[in-house]
Amino acid sequence: MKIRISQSELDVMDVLWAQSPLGASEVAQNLAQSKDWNIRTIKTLLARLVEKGALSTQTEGRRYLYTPLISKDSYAAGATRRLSDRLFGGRAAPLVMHLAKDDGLSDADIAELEALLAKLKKGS
Amino acid sequence: MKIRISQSELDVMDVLWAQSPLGASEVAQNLAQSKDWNIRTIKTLLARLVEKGALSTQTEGRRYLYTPLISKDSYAAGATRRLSDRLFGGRAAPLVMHLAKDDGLSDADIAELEALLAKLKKGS
DNA sequence: GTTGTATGGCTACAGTTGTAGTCACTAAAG
DNA sequence: CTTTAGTGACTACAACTGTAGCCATACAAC
Repeated sequence: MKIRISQSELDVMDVLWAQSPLGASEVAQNLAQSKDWNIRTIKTLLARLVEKGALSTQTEGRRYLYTPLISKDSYAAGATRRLSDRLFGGRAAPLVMHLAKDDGLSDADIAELEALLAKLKKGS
Repeated sequence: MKIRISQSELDVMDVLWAQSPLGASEVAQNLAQSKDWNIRTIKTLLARLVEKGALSTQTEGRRYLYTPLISKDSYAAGATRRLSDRLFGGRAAPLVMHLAKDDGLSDADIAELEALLAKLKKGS
């Protein structure tokens, strides 16, 4: 039941996570800003995502409107957990440590995380 | 200059990150516990990793000994950063939030993270 | 009514990945 | 010396990815 979404497919999902349902050409318009993809390419990606069960379609006249079947949130949760398990044995601290390096964490980020931790402690 | 390491290749890297240099059959022995792979498969993966520049080889008699050219740490840092950028716009907090869900963070993790944050604040 | 033009369906083709098989060579075991 | 077992080199082959092209159809514009 695990859906594997490739890099390019993820770019397409992003558009639909931001707004949906959309037709193929609207997705293409949204992607035109960031990607230099032929409309054919986008249609192929959409078709593959439908095939994989990541998108649902509804007919609108002679075309399809696409809607995500999985939320960005749940996808992100899965991806994060996989990374954490795979590389850090499921420990969060080393992962955050890596983010912290290279100036990855701003003061605002740190404050946000502290607030988050405080809430987690209270909750448990 | 970016090296792309696939899932299976990463399993091989893991063995060599734990101990190196090793010959192909030693790597295979280490993997036998977790994976049911033919020695051929492992040799193919090793060869691909060498080709990609992720491993270096030294000759020992009639065989190769393999050593990682990139550290687990630096690979993990890159992977973490890519995930964070790709899915969370580079923000650490939502990422940690996902880890926190599903009981992903133990009290010990939380304490560890708090200590880490304290250090980060002092450092800056 | 004929001609664009946009749409989904099917096809393509090279590169990557997962998972080996075959070959020739050589050190080791008899 | 001959057989065996392990090694790297090369080859295989299907699924998945990136990136499209071709085709028939059907509405839209003349």
